[in-house]
Amino acid sequence: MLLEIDFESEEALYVQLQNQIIIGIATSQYKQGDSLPSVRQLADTIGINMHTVNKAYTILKSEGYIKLDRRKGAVIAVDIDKLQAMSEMKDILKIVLAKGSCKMITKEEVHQLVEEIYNEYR
Amino acid sequence: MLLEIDFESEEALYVQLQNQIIIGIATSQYKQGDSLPSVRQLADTIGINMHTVNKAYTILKSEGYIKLDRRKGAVIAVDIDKLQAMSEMKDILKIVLAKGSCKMITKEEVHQLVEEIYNEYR
DNA sequence: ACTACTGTTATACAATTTATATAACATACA
DNA sequence: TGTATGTTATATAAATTGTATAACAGTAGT
Repeated sequence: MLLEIDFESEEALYVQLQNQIIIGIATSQYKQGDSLPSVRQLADTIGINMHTVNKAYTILKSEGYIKLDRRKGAVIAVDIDKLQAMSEMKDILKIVLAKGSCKMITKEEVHQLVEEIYNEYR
Repeated sequence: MLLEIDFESEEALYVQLQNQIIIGIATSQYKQGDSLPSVRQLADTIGINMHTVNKAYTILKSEGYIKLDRRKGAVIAVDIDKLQAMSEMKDILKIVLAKGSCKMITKEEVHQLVEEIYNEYR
């Protein structure tokens, strides 16, 4: 899978990496058991430092998306903690929907957005 | 309205302020034309620096939630740029829903969350 | 045994962001 | 004339971000 980085973005590089990998899992481009490039390989491919990739991987591990193995490198291994995930999603939605509400985005329009996006995930 | 700040949070103080004010608008605790406390007043009340409040206000202004007036101070004045707002919401939802999808949160559960949250907004 | 590859850890550095601290300025208003 | 407003300028300390080298320990293949 292609991992693209926007160096002009205000988003931290390691956060962009995390997000792209998570979206890759959601879109089934990465499947359970698949290996990600090694920290050095990926850093070299993208043209960034090894530690930046390592930071992304380490956080992805701590958030239960991958496992790190000295043999196989980084392997997709999603750990399901649904309650935790729902709680985190709710916290973010509170502010995202508040912004939308202020800007006159209707509830129905939000539902439609969710449909559009979610239908591209599994 | 009570603006509470969590000093233990990893979220920047000025971001917490922004979010609370936006939620205040969405929940009609702040209405169009209402005045917010002055930067010095609010800083003093919360116990943080004037510039931290000023930064929150300045960004809220640039994002079209308030207007700043030397006479009246900070005044709620939501500028509706719906297309812009929809675009921003979509970008955030892409990653939020991807995370949810990985963690086996169903589309229906997302819709339900949206209902729960949105019903507390106007 | 040797080599090459993993993740892991340590240290150092520069740039940026966050938050604070003082100070001053221009405007508005009673 | 005070007092309040947002605004701007500087300076400082702490934390975050990204890079740079280097080394360590475990694994796999020859």
